Amino acid sequence: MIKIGELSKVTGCSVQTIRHYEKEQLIASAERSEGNFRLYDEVAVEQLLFVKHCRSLDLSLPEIRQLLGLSRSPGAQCDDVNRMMDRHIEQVEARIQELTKLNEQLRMLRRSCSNRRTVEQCGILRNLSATPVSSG
Amino acid sequence: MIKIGELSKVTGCSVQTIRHYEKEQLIASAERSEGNFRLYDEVAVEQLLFVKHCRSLDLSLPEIRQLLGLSRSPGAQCDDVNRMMDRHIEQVEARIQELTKLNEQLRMLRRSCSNRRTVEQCGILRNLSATPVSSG
DNA sequence: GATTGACTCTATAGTTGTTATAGAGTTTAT
DNA sequence: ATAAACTCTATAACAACTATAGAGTCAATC
Repeated sequence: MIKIGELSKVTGCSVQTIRHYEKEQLIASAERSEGNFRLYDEVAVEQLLFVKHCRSLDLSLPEIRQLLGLSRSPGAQCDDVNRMMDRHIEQVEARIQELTKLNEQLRMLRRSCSNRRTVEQCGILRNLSATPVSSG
Repeated sequence: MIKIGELSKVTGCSVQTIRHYEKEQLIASAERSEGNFRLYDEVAVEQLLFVKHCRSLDLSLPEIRQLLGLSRSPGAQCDDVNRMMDRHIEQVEARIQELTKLNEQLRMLRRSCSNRRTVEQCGILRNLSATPVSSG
């Protein structure tokens, strides 16, 4: 059994984050020592790594909670899991599109000013004052 | 002179957001009517649209404040504006790269499960339990 | 003149996923 | 006994809003 500091080292999650996940029910409530310290075993390490992996894929805490719920009802069809993943993938792709558009606009704006002018002539500031392109 | 509700309609910023921008010093403090209502003129509309345009380019409120400061000191070189834009563009591109990688991982994960299995056999859940790929 | 409805005011809390802090208690080593 | 390193809970901060409560203002109608 290890304490929270060691779990933090092993998993790469900060101590506060681990406590936060416990409060949010993403990992099981830890056993406590006599002195009220949280104690973890190998299973807890695996659970936390699962959550961490999900977070690295930008799944939200409620989404992760849902996945955990599904994985605990083994008879369920995994259509639900797939639906969530599909929705998530859509969101990520939409965000990539947004940012790509944004990037083009930023680069265009940046080209409108070459250095060594005073801001009075600065094309960037002038363009920012103009009415923005339709926000997509 | 128009009141905040009208300014909101004209600019597409919510009333609360306008008040928020005022508190954060992104727009000038509005004049007040006898009854303490904020009053705005054409200049205020332009200022708010400038801020809105910057926000649509994902510039942070502090960044916008900095731009406003620069635009108010007309003798200054616009190198500073350019530096900020360059940094911002870098950030956006880094984020695009991150999300693109993420998207690949999600799609790979998604392929690991075809529908109509029970979650016991679900490739997605199985893969999420495995040690994650190095987090970029 | 009183009331209604639409608007505005301030101040405060909620959102998301952490991170940081304060103030206290516990363990381990010296 | 004491210090260092750890842990505990509870609370606030971050960003950029959004939402709410409770009160005040204004124009129009009865």
